[in-house]
Amino acid sequence: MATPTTSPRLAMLASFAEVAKALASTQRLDLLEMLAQGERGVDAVAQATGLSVANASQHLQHLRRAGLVTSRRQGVHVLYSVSGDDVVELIGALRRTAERHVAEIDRIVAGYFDRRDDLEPLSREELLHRARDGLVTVLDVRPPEEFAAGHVPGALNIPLKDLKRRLGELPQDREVIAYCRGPYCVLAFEAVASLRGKGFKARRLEEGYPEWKASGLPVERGTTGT
Amino acid sequence: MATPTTSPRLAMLASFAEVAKALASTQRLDLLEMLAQGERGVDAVAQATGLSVANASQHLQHLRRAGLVTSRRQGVHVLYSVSGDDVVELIGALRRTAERHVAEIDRIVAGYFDRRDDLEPLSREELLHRARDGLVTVLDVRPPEEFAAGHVPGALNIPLKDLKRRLGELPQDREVIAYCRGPYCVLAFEAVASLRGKGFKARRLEEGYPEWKASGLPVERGTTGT
DNA sequence: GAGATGGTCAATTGAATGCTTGATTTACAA
DNA sequence: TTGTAAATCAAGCATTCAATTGACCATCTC
Repeated sequence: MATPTTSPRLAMLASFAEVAKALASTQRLDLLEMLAQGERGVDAVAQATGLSVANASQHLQHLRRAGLVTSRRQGVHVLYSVSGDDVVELIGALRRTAERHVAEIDRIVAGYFDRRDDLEPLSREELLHRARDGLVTVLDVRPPEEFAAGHVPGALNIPLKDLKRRLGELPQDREVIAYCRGPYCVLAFEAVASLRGKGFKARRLEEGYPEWKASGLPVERGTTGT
Repeated sequence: MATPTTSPRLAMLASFAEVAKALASTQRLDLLEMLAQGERGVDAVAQATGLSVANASQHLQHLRRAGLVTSRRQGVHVLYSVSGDDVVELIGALRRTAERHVAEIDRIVAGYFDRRDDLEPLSREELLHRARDGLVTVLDVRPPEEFAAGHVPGALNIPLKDLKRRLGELPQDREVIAYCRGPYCVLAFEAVASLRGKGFKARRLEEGYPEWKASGLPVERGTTGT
């Protein structure tokens, strides 16, 4: 008597569950994070994730049915991309809850990322201030294609694998702030470690490019610097 | 070569997927929304949702394994509750993304909630200001047990089914702001409709009690007013 | 057109889920 | 102790889901 369990409410919940189902797969989360870097073709994401093309295609369609990605045809390619900043935010909320409550994650982080001796990473707001005052060099260590698809304004692009070779491009008197694909992308971790080994003052940006973009901060495109 | 697909990263994504899986069920979302109102026993939620006790128990354990709820034993009862405000935020993010991208939802909302001729609902911040200035009466139309478990400070509790009978308790010169369990809870919708029919000036709070609490605003407990 | 490339579709397999039923554990009360 | 209510566990069945395979479209180039 006290609870008028309405059917339309359950219908709404069912719709929410559909979206959650789309997120409930390691592979699809992998695809989503990749698409959060920028628009990609099926073949490209299949190769990058190690999935078969057919399998990747089906996962992408699953994501599209849930409204998390959109696709457009360009010639012979079908390009997928995340359907909005809210999707990146949703994944962020998922990540934060998982971090807070899943013990397994602490184990992985402690064992691999070894954050303990990492200086506090910089937040987006802090980076904005310091970059505006010319106090830091912003370094994007992702591959050039991803850099070209969008990056933090004024960032210098040196992919991690070229870093040792191109150290000369970095001014030595300013702190270097490195970022890559997201909070668990190892590229920036390794870049910071490598730079410190060479005597640079270096820190990580707390999160990656997708989060920067999703939070509404300005981005720059093109200017492939390799 | 360009993509060092690290195994620990996939392990993290697998953990995220586990959390998403826990959300990927209409029944579990229903349970979660109920627990977001306050602590409950297995039997209580089973009855309220129409699930069998064994089934509810298993769903609750699934949620607990994912870290979304916690449980404690009190005598012969096992009480479950959501494990943190971030869980409510996660569900909110899920809801917003679904609203924005799933066509099905527009259909349900348009057909049932009939929001079109609903005055703009009030946001939490607006309500805070107006309540502070004594401009509005805050009305909680949930059942007294849920009210007792926590409510907006200063709110008056009149369950929807008693509303007609107890209209006299509401001052007629001030606008009434009604809220209930969440953005898609019908109780507040119906209360507002009913109140307007009786000549009151009435509006809905945009969201419900769990969102109020999760956003860090003050809450009041006890004071069961029936 | 013919051929080639990029994606999708459809059918199949094995694994994982959801719900039911009945047995079992736990805490309390007589 | 014995009994009882609350919750969990375990087994079983039907459904759904993920990945593979091979066939099938769509678009561009020649």
